[in-house]
Amino acid sequence: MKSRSEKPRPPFRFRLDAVSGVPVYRQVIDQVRGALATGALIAGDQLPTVRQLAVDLAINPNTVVRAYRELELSGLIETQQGSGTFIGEGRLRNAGAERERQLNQIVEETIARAGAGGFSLDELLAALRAAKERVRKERS
Amino acid sequence: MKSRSEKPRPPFRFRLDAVSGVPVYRQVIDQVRGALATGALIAGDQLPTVRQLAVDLAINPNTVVRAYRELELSGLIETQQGSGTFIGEGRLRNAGAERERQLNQIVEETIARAGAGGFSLDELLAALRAAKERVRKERS
Amino acid sequence: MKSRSEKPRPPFRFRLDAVSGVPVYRQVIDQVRGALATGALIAGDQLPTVRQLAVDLAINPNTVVRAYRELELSGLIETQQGSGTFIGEGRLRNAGAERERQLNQIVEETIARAGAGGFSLDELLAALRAAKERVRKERS
Amino acid sequence: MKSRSEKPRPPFRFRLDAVSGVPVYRQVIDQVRGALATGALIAGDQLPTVRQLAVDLAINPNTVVRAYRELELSGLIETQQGSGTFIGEGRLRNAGAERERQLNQIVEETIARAGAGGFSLDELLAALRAAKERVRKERS
DNA sequence: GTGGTCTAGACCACC
DNA sequence: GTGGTCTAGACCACA
Repeated sequence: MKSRSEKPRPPFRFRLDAVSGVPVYRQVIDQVRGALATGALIAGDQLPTVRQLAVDLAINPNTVVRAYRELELSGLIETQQGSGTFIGEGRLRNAGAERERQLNQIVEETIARAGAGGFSLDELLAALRAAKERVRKERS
Repeated sequence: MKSRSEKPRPPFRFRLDAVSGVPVYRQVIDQVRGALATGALIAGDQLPTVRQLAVDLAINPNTVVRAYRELELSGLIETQQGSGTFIGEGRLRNAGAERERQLNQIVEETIARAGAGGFSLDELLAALRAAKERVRKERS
Repeated sequence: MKSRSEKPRPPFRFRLDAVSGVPVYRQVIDQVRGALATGALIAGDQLPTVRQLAVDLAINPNTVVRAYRELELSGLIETQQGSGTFIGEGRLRNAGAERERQLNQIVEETIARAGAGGFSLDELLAALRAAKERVRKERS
Repeated sequence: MKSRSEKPRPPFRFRLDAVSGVPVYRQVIDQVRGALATGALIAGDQLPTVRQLAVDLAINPNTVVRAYRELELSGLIETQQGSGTFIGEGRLRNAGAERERQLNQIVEETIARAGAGGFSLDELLAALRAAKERVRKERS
């Protein structure tokens, strides 16, 4: 069995998306799930404390508590009284499907925003490609 | 004046994602906006009637009313009491510079969202291309 | 940051005109807008809670919600989940020329409305002055 | 008793106010009442036919029918089968109060529009005075 | 038939 | 406690 403090990892960074319309506690949950899917978080990693995350995201601690509780109920994380909250020993089902759903949601909402602004899908694609090109150059 | 039924177009299909956590009325709004971006809906098209869409999506008519109203307030659609709801004719387009700035902001925020979710720029681009392809097929 | 209760202001009073034929939610919206013009409400002021205003006006809370939401969509107020609804800080003001054009349009349309109702410009001016006087008295 | 065709008067002109939020049939009613209050319409005057008014205002004949019916129910007008609709023999109660209510509504909505646009009551008053001055000069 | 307004009341998200 | 979403259903305005 792997010890929990075997290899300390850099803390996972949360980010809120104000324009998505998705409830805050839901975004926290989704990000933990997403991080599990990508491997950014693995079994044994410690999550930020409730208070710390509340400060970081400028939200109410109760909102964090709620998100953590829901994650714990679904078996993804484990709360160790007095020491913190940790990623559970595994078994994230359907990681791929969940990840795909999240990406799809981003894509659909982006297309919607473009439409509301009078932009076509093609214009959007072109702009995104241009952005990618910019990034590529900056790196070289 | 051009008649609205001059050239009947395939009706636009709405669909709901029950697990996304995004409010239903928001999903309806986003889909209309998205359809404007993809060209699935164009100026003059009639949207489903409030009652019809409510039946199709198995939701309350008031929820549809709310979505339509918000779309009207933002100038994207026009309602004509007693006859129906239509895509607006006169969505004034911004001038070039402002327009470009706006598109750029959408792109930047989308990249940020994707990054926060652990998706690469390439994954994002691929998903957007896939969405475009989907639209192309539906239209043919 | 300035505290919101630093200098308690007299609460803004809403009232309904049952015989006017104007929808209730519209009257609420117009009164908030009017209060902004008269200075009865200023940035940072808290509006009555949804439930309180519903009780005061003897209407359904949902009707208040609808009015507040429309005001928020137009950028005049800001809602903070769990704490209340406030007059927005950042109502960006238009530049001089555009601003003047806008005011002129309001004036022209008002004169036209008054004329259609058989009111002279002098009657209109007198009524507006009376409204201003009323505001002045309420404030003292 | 005054004969109805004794002295033919110029037809009364109706106008619709699209921005007021007041139902169309209600505006028709209000304008007849207002015209009675100002003397623009007097007992015996003929109103436009249902069809004519519907065409003039670009509204549905049923809407006119409804307005006329309501006016008839309140005893202000009389329908003469085959010859037209006429102002009744009088007794408009409370003409002054009704007229005042109408003017007040215009004033309140104008102040509201100004507030929504970020204008103060004083700015509005100044603009209206300027408009009056302009009119005065044009006439001299 | 269409959309518009309002009520009553449930349940959720957040402070 | 705050606001947010959704439902069910009544009644009105309009074509």
